[in-house]
Amino acid sequence: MTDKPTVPSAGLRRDMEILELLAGHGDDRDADGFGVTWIAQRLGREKSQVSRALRALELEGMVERDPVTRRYRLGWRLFALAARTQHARLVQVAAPYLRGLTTTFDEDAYLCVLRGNLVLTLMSVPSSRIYHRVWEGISVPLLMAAAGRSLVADWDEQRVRDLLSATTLPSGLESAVGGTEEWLADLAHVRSCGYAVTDVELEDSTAGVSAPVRDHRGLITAAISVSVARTHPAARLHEIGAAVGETARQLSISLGLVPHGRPIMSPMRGSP
Amino acid sequence: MTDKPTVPSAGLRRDMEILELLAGHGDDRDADGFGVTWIAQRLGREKSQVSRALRALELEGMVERDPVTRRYRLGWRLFALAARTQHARLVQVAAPYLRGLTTTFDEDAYLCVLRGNLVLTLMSVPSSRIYHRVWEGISVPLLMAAAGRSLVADWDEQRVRDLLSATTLPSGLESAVGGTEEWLADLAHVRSCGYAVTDVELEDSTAGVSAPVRDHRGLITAAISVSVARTHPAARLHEIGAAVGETARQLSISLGLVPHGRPIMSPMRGSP
DNA sequence: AAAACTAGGTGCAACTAGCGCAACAGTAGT
DNA sequence: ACTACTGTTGCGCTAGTTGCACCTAGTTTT
Repeated sequence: MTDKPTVPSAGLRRDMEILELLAGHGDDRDADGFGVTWIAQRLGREKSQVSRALRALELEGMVERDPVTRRYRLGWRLFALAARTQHARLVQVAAPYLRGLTTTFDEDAYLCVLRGNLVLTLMSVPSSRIYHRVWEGISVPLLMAAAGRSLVADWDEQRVRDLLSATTLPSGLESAVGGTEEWLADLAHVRSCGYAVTDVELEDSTAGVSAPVRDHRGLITAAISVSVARTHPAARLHEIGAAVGETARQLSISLGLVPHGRPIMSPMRGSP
Repeated sequence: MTDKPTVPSAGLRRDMEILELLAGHGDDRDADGFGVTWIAQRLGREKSQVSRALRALELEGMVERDPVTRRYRLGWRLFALAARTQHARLVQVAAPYLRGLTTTFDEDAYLCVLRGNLVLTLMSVPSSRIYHRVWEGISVPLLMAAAGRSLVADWDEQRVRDLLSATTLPSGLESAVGGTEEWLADLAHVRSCGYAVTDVELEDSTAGVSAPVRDHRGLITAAISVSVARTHPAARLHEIGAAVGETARQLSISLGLVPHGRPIMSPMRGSP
């Protein structure tokens, strides 16, 4: 009926919706799982369908059910599979670098990658201060992420312009993100100095400093970002920025980048 | 036809087989992905079917395809979902404890959980020595895992006997695992002293030391294990064992265990 | 360069797996 | 007990998946 009759997606889509729902309640903290009925009406599907799907998913270990509350939550298999991802390797290598930054500055450090126009946080190393929100596995719009500027630093100008004009921002954040020219200047700064400073962030009153991580071909595959409390003077931001840039460079070398500072030649990116 | 006509499992099973195949080539290191045809004949399924399934999986982010080699590998979504698992929280909390052990003894430290009769390694902190194999996401039979004895320490005797008699061991490892009585004695040792020492392990010539991690209810939910080079004297094994036991106890407290010596288990634990 | 080979993708009719309804079975609250 | 739940199951019907054959695109052979 739709437009993809030949792709087996019906069952998978349902399963993914369920998994996303089990994972994604975002900021709620009642992680003790969800019942069949709740999921069903949240998804607008039949109870029976959800019940059977969950049973199948449980059989595969994608979800597991609390034996006493009979509620479902995400299962061990996801963990086992994720550990074999290339991202897992990246996290493994990056972990000591991030921890180094955190211990040096006592600020939260993050490792992020770009997925479409969203920034996915792979790993976070919280500072000693407060119990900070868990960011792993969370995606935020590119424009709103501290690591955003670093992740797109190598994009050609037109693509950046397209992104900025195409994205519609949530309420009253337009001014916070800054204009197109400002963005392009920031990207140039990343390419020349190796780090970016972002002034306005998502919700909390912190600035962000980030730097791109490159693979063996020199392509940006990830970014390190550090949130800095706004109470610091601007000079300190750049001090931290330099450190973050250097850390990202060393991480890149660990990932196979030849440590020769060469001009970034634009690798022709085909499809957006 | 079989016995589960009402559970939607056909598509899911196919997808899981694909994912497992993409994840699970075990010890190969060519992690540059796999092609459609290879997967299809490895699975004994139609090319077209696999092609379409992979496209659907890619659309959901469960797999991703290298744009140049056109090979598939596990995708970012798995990482995002796994980060929201309860296991992710466990790893987050346990990480500093494991790192503490590794830096103290310079031996590999692992965090494992029990899944059925398999021991799944959630996290490994390698020692500084050699590049050690990646164990995260790998399951090994309960009897062969260093953490095995700690994970089943609270099982009642009959259940342990059933397990030992039910399991068939691979070639010539029967003697290595040890007899039933020996196992039961080891479990008693875990309950009284808080750690287990395993002499014979999987492949490498290392002994293992492990200790159970308990949740807020006192139930064993995970285990820490440390592999110890056989060159150490036996006394050192117990020295490390005591440290691992203490670390596991502190981790348990971090997870909400009331740090009170419970009645039946270990009364002789001095206060720190 | 054409032929031969391979890997991956597509169109379509047949068929069966899974949907949805409704009835059923547990469990808790009153 | 009744009432109000949540979760599971039986079964006819339909829509989604299957498998074959064919097709496209890239790579090697002659």
